[in-house]
Amino acid sequence: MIISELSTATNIPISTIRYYDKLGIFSPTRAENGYRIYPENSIELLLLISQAKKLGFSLSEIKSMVDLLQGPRRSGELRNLLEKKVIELDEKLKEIKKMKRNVLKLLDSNCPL
Amino acid sequence: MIISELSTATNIPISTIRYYDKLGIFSPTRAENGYRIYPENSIELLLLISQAKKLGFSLSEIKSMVDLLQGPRRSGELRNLLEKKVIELDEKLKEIKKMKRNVLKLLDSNCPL
DNA sequence: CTAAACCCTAAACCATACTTTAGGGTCAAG
DNA sequence: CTTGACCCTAAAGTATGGTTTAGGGTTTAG
Repeated sequence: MIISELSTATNIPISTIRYYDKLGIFSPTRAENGYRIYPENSIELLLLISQAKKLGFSLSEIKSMVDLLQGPRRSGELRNLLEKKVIELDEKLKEIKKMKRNVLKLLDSNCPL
Repeated sequence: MIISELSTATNIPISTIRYYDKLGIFSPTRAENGYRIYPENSIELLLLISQAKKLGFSLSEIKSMVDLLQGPRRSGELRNLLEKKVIELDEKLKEIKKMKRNVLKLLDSNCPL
């Protein structure tokens, strides 16, 4: 699979895919002419990366995850990474609900900021 | 209140406070010598901004909220803004839980990416 | 009255996450 | 065998959210 095919399959721009390669997040093998050659499962991996990004993981966090997924199996660490993110988001959610209550209280009172 | 006092009270750097002023997010009055003069409730407002940032609001979203809080009372819009954010975060949370399940399944299978 | 400690602005600089541009090779069709 | 579509790299540019720097007034304490 060459880069344009991966891009079409995932709907992620070629420039972004090259950028991830440059960052070492996910680097394909190369053909003799220097073209990037991706295995089929790159589609899944790239979509996973894209999903993780939407969820607020930074590219360096994502790099850690991908390394854990691709390197020697140390599923414990990956599990921990995900657990931590879930907890973090849960807290964020509670916070925003609290904030919402505060702002509404502020609105309902007659002395706004 | 001058800028250093506000900064100390909120633990937010002077440079950041000036930056928010520049963006028009929250602009104080000025003394004759040009110094920024903040009313007491700026502390609350600045902390609210800081909290909103942590929760993932962009500065332009925050500007909208502050404008709604300070301008003529249109609490409906603010309420909507907050509702939307709560829903958004809720969806994010569900997404990350789904992603977690997917990754764990991937880990437990013997064919990783 | 002077020196330290603040205030101000404009502009440059930093990180993150990309996109765009410039310049150049490769490949497949006609 | 040339032309158009695609590949490559390096570097510059974009947006967001700040921080740092440079150069210059102000204020306050001794």
